[in-house]
Amino acid sequence: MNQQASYWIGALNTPRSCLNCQLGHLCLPGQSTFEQLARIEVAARQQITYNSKATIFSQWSPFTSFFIVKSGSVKTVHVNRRGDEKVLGFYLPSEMFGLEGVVNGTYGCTATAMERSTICRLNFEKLQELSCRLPSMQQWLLKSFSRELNNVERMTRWLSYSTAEERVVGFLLDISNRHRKRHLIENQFRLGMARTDIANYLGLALETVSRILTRLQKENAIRICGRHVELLDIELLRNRVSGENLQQMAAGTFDSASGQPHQSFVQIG
Amino acid sequence: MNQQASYWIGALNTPRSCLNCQLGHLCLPGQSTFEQLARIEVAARQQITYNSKATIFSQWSPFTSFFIVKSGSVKTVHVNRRGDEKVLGFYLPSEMFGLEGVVNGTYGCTATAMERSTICRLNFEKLQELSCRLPSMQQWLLKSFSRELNNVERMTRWLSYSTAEERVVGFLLDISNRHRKRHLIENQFRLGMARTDIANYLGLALETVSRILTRLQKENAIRICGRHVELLDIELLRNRVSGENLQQMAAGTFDSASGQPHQSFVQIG
DNA sequence: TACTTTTTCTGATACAGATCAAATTTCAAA
DNA sequence: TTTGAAATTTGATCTGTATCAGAAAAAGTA
Repeated sequence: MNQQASYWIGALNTPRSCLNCQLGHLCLPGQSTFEQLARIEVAARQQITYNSKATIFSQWSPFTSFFIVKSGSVKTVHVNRRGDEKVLGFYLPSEMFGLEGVVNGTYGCTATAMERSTICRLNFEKLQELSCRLPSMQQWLLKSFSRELNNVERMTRWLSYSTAEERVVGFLLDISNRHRKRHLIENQFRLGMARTDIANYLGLALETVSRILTRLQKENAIRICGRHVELLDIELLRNRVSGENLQQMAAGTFDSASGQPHQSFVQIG
Repeated sequence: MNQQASYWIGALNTPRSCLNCQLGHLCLPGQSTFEQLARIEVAARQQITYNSKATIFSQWSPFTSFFIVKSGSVKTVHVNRRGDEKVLGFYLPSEMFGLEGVVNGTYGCTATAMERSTICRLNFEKLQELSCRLPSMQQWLLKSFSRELNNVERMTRWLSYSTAEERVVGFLLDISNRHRKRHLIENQFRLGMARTDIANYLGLALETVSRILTRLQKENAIRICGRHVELLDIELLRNRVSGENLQQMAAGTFDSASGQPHQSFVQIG
């Protein structure tokens, strides 16, 4: 092992480093070499823990960084002139948020922790500097934007075709898929958000969401107890939402850019 | 003038070059130097004229480039599994489309010319190579993505709050603003698209769109004759859509990244 | 010019989902 | 444990917009 490589290993040898993160290759670029990853981490990354309901960034405040959820969960909310609040997305571990801030130099929404959460903060300017030297980094950045664009467009289409039931079922399946991506149990999970937030996010009245959930329970498609959800008949649920590619519906969805595993770790270590 | 600069001027001295484009600084990065602009143009740009209803790119086909409208107009349409078509956006001169293709390497929608249109095609790979050497170029690319992200998110919010009338009025005001940005008459224009497309885009039935347009005419807010529209009382219209920042509602909206004028032309020439 | 075909408009009706109202459950704080 | 506020459920009613149906106008086409 050469001298430089050992330097970077030293820098990464901490319990909170990306190398030791359980999320593995789910967030940073798939084919990064050991050194690239270390550079990103040392130069641009910061890890912060927020209490439930704490604000991570506020709408209109200056954009400096974007964020990836390490543990916990986050919601983003936009407030318009009239004062109406609109929930834009829910973010689970490995998912990225805050990208919309780049253009105007200010965040386009407010991000709040829905429970005690640890968040990785990535300084945009430094990352941009780095990416001039690391083409795969640049590619990753651009892809992240494009992915987010696709997610939001999918959400837009979704909101414009679908019925209330399709939206609620789609929402549940989406959350389920995002759990599976992290190798967690996919048919049993806790919703971090209130019915109001779900309703707002889906563009429905909260009473409608509640009614649909109880109806699904009566049909033995799900079991719901407060915020704890169990999907009893995923096939039945899937059949209710035919049309869109629901495997990855929501704005928050984020999967590895390249799809390639983090093999370089094995090769170097 | 040094030798290199004169080389680039030679390369740009054609009637179709960016230098002689009436759109001026509305599309490419604001602070580009003469040389940067020339490099982009020579390496990555191509200009193509399409007949009405011609396909510019198709959903699922391999992503190679993104596009900017030079003259005419374009619509993008997404088709889902069920076969439902959804109009994603309308694009006017200076506006950019096709960005969503980067992630998957395939276009996420089909783009069609709504009339005989001239389109600039920008090769993404070459642009990306260039941007490693030109930081302002990279910045511009990232900003373009982020802007598009904001536009689509705005559209999503828009579709989820607003009533049918707000959507139609918002749509008219948006088109009007996009005309003003290009220093064209803002209260009188021709819609390039059919009522069906407007309705689909706004998530409404075409009958609803038609009814609202005739109602607005009876109230003397607009005059509408086929596809020719005249906005008679912009103030009245604006008051109907309070809430969102309607100055830039639609997905197609695209304005200059930096806001700074193209001064470098003056300095060199 | 007449003759399709497509687009747009208008009216009548139906219904999904919003809104209003109130009961019930959950949860945190005293 | 009590108490109060917030979240959730359930019921009754209302309404905006979709849908169905057909007429009128516009745009192609022969």
